[in-house]
Amino acid sequence: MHNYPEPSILVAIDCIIFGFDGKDIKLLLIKRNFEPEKGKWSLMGGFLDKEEGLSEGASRILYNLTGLKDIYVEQLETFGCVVRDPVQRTVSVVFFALIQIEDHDTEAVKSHNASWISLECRPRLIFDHEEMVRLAIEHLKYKAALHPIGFELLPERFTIPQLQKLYEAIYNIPIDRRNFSRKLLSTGLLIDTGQKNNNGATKKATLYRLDSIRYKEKFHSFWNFMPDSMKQA
Amino acid sequence: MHNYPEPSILVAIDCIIFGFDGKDIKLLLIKRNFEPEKGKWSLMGGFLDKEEGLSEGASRILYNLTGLKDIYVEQLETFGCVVRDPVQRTVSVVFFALIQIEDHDTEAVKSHNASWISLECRPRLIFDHEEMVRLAIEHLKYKAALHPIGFELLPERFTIPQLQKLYEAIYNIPIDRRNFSRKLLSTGLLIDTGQKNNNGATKKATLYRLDSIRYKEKFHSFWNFMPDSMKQA
DNA sequence: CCAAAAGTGTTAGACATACACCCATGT
DNA sequence: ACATGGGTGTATGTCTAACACTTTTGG
Repeated sequence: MHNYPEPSILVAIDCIIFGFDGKDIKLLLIKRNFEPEKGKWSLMGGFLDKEEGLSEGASRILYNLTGLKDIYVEQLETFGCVVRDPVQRTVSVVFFALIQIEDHDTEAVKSHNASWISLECRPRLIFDHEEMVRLAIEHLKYKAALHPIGFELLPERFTIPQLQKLYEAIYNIPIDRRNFSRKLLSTGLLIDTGQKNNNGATKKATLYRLDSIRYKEKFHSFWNFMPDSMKQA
Repeated sequence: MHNYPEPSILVAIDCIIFGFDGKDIKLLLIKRNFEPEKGKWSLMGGFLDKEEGLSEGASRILYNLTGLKDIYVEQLETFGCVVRDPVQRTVSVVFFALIQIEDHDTEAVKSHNASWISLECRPRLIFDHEEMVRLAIEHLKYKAALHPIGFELLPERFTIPQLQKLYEAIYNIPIDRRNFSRKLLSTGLLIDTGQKNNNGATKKATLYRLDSIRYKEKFHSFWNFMPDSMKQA
């Protein structure tokens, strides 16, 4: 009973990669040019290497696809239904990544046949990847309400209206500009860079950057950017 | 690259089981009477069966040890360090369970050489089980602040002071009786059973039970039982 | 009758919301 | 000049924290 059995189950990693283009939350998905399920859409994934840990594996896969290191990655959940992969019993550890969409290596993405797809128009995904994505979206909503992870989706220097648009995209609700701004500045996490952005068609907005030290200290403090009306959902 | 490799990694399950005895939060741990690490303390675990999913596996292991079904179980995180098990590369999916300590099957627990150990006096655990427990405690604190999972650790009928002692044990802080009681009753989740408890040495407290229907509906609403002073930590 | 624990009430302050208003910029 | 979007101010109501007081029970 307590002996070690022969390994018979594969261990895989799948990555859910969120980005924000200033308007919509997008997912980095691949159109598979390999078997199984060739031609269909799926998350980026791979099998766990014998000589790597789970987070190393996730970093490797994310690096291969995006060319990025040091991005925000969290382990989300492990999926292990007996029938989830019809070819071979596989347990998949799902990771959740947030990246700044401008920074990614477009060549690497192209070579993997991947594209940024907005959440609403995403195609049907293979296996249980659809369920993984649903869980990740829930997690994003849940976590962004309490922790300042929203910053991970924006460039280093960003404006408050940008951040607001991000939160509006996550929760799909309008947020009051003035209250949002005040709530945000009161955290003391934003540093005024003194610069203004120039892409806006009207008044230039102040560019802030994150106070990384305080950000790490305060990460576990419970924020609440959701209006109370959403708390019921 | 995209071929299926030979399985070479084992998939295991470990369970962190919390209980509450009215005073302290306790963990159900086993003193191993089998190899490896015979004689040392560890979490209850086992290998994933070829024909079961992850949550089925966790339920099986929990049932074997406690004789209980339908208990509160959540998948916590998967541990996959290359060196975590010295005998054989093993990835372990850790589950988090809350049980009513009075309900468990004492025979089954004894036969597995298991005991309820309070968090403070727990022995050193094997492998990375120590880290798993630390994560689970964090998760308990985090989750209990927002969701009413505290109820899962109490008997079906319980008093508000009991629940308060539970929260005080989780966060290791004193809580104001009056504010706690009002906050709790205002949720509408408690049903007055009309009964009073009799074990108290002084005034008898009202026994409540959970409104299960509302409980399920409201589960995802964000509660906050932690006083604001704790929000910084 | 007293001690100890349960239950109820009250008040001041903090916070969030919902607004109105002013400022800067490109056309 | 004016439309568009960014930034600041303020009042109102709700919620919380910090209190005092009463009630019930066992010894």
